[in-house]
Amino acid sequence: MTKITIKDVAQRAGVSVTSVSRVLNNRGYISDNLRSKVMNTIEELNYTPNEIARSFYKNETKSIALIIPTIKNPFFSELAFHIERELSKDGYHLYIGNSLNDEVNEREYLKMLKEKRVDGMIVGSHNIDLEEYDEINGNIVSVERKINDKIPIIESDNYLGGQLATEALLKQDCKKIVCITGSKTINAPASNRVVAYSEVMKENNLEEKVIEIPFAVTEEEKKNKINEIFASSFNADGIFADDDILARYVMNEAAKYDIKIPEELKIVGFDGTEMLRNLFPELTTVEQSIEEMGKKSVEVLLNLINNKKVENVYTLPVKLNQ
Amino acid sequence: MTKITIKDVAQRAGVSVTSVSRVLNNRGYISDNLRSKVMNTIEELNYTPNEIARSFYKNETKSIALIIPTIKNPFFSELAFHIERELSKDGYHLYIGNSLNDEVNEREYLKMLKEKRVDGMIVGSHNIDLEEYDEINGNIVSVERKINDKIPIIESDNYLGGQLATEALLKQDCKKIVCITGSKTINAPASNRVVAYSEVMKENNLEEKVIEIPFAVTEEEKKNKINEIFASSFNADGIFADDDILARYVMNEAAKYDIKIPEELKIVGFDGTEMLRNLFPELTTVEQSIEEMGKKSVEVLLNLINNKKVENVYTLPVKLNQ
DNA sequence: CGTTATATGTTAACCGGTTGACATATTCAA
DNA sequence: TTGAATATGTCAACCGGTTAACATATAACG
Repeated sequence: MTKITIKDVAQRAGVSVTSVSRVLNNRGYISDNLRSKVMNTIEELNYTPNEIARSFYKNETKSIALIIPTIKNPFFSELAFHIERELSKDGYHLYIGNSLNDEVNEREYLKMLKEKRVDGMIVGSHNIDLEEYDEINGNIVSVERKINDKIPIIESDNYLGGQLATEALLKQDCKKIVCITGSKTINAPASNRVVAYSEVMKENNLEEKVIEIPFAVTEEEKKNKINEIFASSFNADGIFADDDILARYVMNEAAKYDIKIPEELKIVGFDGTEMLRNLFPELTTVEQSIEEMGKKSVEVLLNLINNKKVENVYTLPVKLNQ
Repeated sequence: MTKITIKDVAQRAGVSVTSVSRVLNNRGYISDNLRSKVMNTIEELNYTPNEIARSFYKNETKSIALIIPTIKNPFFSELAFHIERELSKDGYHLYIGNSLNDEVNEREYLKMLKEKRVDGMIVGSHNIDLEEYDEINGNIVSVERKINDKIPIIESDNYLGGQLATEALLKQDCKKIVCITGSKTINAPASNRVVAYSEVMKENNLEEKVIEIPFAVTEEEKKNKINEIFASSFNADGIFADDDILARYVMNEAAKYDIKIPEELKIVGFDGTEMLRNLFPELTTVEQSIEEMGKKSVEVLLNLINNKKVENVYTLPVKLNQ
């Protein structure tokens, strides 16, 4: 209960504080004898170095923060998983913040970057004015979000993904293909999925129909929006949803209109999270390598922290899963 | 880039360091004039207090750690979400650790509790010898895990859940009901779901069949285990899966045997995560109040931190969703 | 007018580990 | 035997806030 400090260890082991510190940090000359004496005492006293004191002096916390819209979404929870596992290999620990696409929250988390002195941040969400990021001089990498020229971005080959998805539908003789997408902001590389869709459709002289469903609206609203597709006279025979969850909603809503899948309606999703692949092995989807995205984010961030050169953009492969 | 400290602020504002500290902490007498002078200077210099220095002195980090098997699982990601959102209201930040049900990892995270001096920990996973927890004198609460008598536990009314699920199947005239469960360790309150199943089955003089599928095995193995149910001669007409994901796997495997759902096979799941409810509105499930579990965990943990009285066990309601 | 409340400053200790500078002693190799 | 390598100790500054103690000055109040 009473706090054991390095002094207590030194005293008890009959050595100097400096020696204990040297053992703990593996610096200078230490004999095996001294080392084991110190280690035994540490064990005996159940001493745990105060990492806060160390962080304070070293000005380094071995903590990273991850800001995402919500960990509830499987894409982000899997991304978070891989990031955490990867960071832990280097002794880093991970803070998680759910911005909920709310700028107040996001600003709050950025404040933390500075206050809690995290060594770096991985951002998969942005809603505050991008200029605010310009002022930040910490180490940041961004996942699937273009923030500014200084912050490296890890993204999937979204254009290729959109192309693969659309072509897969065409190959199955779809003519009336609807593309369901999140907000088409310029800063989200995901918008390239729609760009690809549009270009492929144009090449084939087919009518485009893009439905925008912002990530931040309620699930109920998403379902309603999708329902409207079938309530309309468009008569879709193919749907490219840029998220597997939306793809599943499409299946559910289509069922309400007794539309047979895949006979009357083909669906292609996006993301290919482990969760959704396990739940719906039958869903055709464009799979992002979430694990690679997580690992790459960590790699780049650690490079930034260690003052190594990094690229501006890292584009990772996607593949069609059917 | 150069670090701005409280001294710089004091100097620039032409006041004492103590005064700046008083403004920042709202202690003692401060005039509006002084306050605004300080605030303006802080703004001007873009000063951010070093929270590490403060934590160091105060011996309090405003950080909490959450240890779970894996954030990839929707139950845990939703739990984490609610815990984080709730903690943030009180200015706490959340570390997340994926133990993967591995004792090495779990021990690692516990070490962090001590080293990084987190103010508390929420544990939804345990694999290391329970005695190890006895040595820990930090603030810990446990979710759905009985650790020891000192650590408060937040759990669902698992027994009721098992009862509701089994009875729902009986009401649909099922006679051959299989119960699929995770490891039946005594320390997991979830095992009471199986206890309830058994008792209800006994009361109705029906044959029990319990299949154990440990949480930690691969998804492929889980699917295979489920497949075996249908490959066997048991002829199940009802399945109580103590996890909605398993319930979905049951549907997928049953489909391979052309078993019609719900005509030939009724299924009841467990958890009722937002994710699964949205993906399968048609799945009957026992819904845990994950949000309440998260909020209660935080409430109890903060009470521990603030030396308030807490109960040993908090049992939260469940409801059948069909 | 004296007392009290308000307002600010000065100073220094403290939180716990790290590190550089320097001293000293032993061991070992050339 | 002498210089280098090894081994350990002493001492004190430092990281950046917080806080208690004490001094001082002005404003407010009865």
